[in-house]
Amino acid sequence: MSENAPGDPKGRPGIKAVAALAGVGIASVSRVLSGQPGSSPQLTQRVLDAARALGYTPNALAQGLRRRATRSIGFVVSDITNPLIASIVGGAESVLSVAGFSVLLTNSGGVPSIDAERIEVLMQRQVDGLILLPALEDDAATLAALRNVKSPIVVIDRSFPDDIPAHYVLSDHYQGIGAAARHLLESGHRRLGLVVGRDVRPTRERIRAMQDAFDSLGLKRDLIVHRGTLSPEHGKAALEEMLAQKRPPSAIVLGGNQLLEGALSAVHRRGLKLGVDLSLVSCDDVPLCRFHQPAIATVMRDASLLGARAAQLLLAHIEAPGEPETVSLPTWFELRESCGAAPVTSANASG
Amino acid sequence: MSENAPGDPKGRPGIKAVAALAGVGIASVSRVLSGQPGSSPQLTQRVLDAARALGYTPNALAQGLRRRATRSIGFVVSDITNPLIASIVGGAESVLSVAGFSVLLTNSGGVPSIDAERIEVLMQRQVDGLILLPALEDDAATLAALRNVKSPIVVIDRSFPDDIPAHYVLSDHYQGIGAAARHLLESGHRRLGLVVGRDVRPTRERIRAMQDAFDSLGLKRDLIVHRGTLSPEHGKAALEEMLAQKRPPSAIVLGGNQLLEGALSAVHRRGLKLGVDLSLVSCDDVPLCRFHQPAIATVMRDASLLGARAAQLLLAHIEAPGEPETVSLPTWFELRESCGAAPVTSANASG
DNA sequence: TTGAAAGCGCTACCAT
DNA sequence: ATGGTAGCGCTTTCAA
Repeated sequence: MSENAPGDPKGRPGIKAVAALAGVGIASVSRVLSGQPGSSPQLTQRVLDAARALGYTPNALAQGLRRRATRSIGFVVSDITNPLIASIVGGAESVLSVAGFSVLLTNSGGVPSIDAERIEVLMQRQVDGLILLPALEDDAATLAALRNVKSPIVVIDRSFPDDIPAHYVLSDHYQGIGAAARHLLESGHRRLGLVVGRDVRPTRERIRAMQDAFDSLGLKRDLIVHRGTLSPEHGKAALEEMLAQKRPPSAIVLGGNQLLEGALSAVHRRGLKLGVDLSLVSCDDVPLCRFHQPAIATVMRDASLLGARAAQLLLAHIEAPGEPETVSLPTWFELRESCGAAPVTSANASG
Repeated sequence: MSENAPGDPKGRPGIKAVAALAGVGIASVSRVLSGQPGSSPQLTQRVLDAARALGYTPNALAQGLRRRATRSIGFVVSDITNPLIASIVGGAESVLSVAGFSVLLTNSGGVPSIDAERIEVLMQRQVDGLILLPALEDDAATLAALRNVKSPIVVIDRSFPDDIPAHYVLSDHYQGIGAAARHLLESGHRRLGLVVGRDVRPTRERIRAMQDAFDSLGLKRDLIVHRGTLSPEHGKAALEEMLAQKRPPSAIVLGGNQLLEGALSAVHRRGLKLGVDLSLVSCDDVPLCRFHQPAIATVMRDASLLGARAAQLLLAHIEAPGEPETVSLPTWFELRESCGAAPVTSANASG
């Protein structure tokens, strides 16, 4: 007489319905469908048939509650609209979904307080791990939220204080920017500009790489660093300001793909010819870099891989928690026509 | 003696712990924290204090199981890497998160079988609704999966058979493409090219708009349609092929932002001057459109709004299920230098 | 106003 | 090999 078993909210059959139809115990249904051994072929078949007949699908909420694991992860990004970040998310998602994990995506829009709040929400939802790509590294609320997280955390391209037990997947910006800077110096440029965003790891690495490039070639450090946000507006303002100086840099490196649009506005407005009047290097290859004329030299990296490795690292530590790990991924300089020899001006006069 | 109450997997306190600390019943804790009326100020205070002291956070899994609602939605996209789609997701996410909903994002990579599978997964996870932006409109497995969905579904820029009870948020491609086509015809072009992707609603609307443009100006329809995928490769192939014809079109419209890169390759390879030798219109404004020289005329739309409206529509129908609804959002033509008068050739000879 | 208890759908333990 | 049952953390009657 137990032929009723509504199941889910929306009227989907539950495990009881399957058990009833198959004429077996509910525990057996669970065992069979979870692929656990120790069921006779007959029983297995009956369960499978009943499940198929009913279109039964386990309720992941109940499973998660019971198993204390949801096979879901939280992904916190500052701006999904940034093509670089979208690619990172894409790379991670494909690894995770293949592993049977779902991704809870949240976009903080670069507002730190939102980061913190979203981390709380994700923990309430019992995600098994977290991947973070936040705007800042030192937001107190975010760090506090992170300290309460008991699950593995993987941070991409950012660096948190040591007391945050996170794993890292970092781009080796030093390498690519260093190569770019050395190329510029070897082309005769003596005064370089660098436009960067907030004070996060990539910014620090880029500055260091630029400075070291001067050192490594035995040149006097002559670097103008313009800090701001990684927005087109900042790109434009930074270039306007640098180029308006009495002794403007003859080559400029942009530390973020969103800066390029603004930078190009400024360049066009002034009627400068890239590769001739000014050499320009951008970061992170976007279509605009390749199809601009002249093409924009770029410090490249594989964004999708960044996400994929982050996902792998996270999965590994969800499986078997372990010591903090750091993965470093390469960046490299791709020379294009936007870089040319330094114009012979006072700033680049042989000294 | 019931001072133990482990709570969560990762040792987070549960509702029992709060009840114990506050010296009240577990039901009261639930009532207070859910903001339900009918608790004395004292009790309320004690519960709040205890919850704060313990850093208590409700387990969303248990809540969802009990309430039969998760305040989460599933978002299925074909390619998160496409900046247009990323913006749509961003627009939706911000509306949803403000409403307290989380987003389960899955990326099918354009493989229909994956769409179907992911929809199943999302339903297992008991999402309260679905937003879809699939590659195809007629994949049998996807449609079958959708028919089993009991929650509201919002489809963006696609059109499913009537038996799928979905709501729609559609871009009015007809309008923008029509304006572009009329502009081209009025500039003297008589033979137009159109590059489109698979047979989905935007593709059909674009073709129809182009054809109608000829009609509305009393001109003979002279349109070459090139179908393929919305990839850069297809963009290049399509242009190569069209331009190699004995009587090539003097103006070409690209029905997707990813086509542009390939199209530009072809144009550059042939040494054509856009706006002079060939007029070109693209769809969906990306930085490349604006910063290419000459700038590429574009049929624009507000991607973020598309996502936001989809989210609003979904939330409305989660709150109060209702009749199928369709929202239409505008597109418009932005003229830029890539469009010029038709060259005087046999193809455009006055007739 | 408050709390005990049932039960959401499932897994895992423990009998049988 | 199989199934009954406890219980995951919570909400929601229902009684007190």
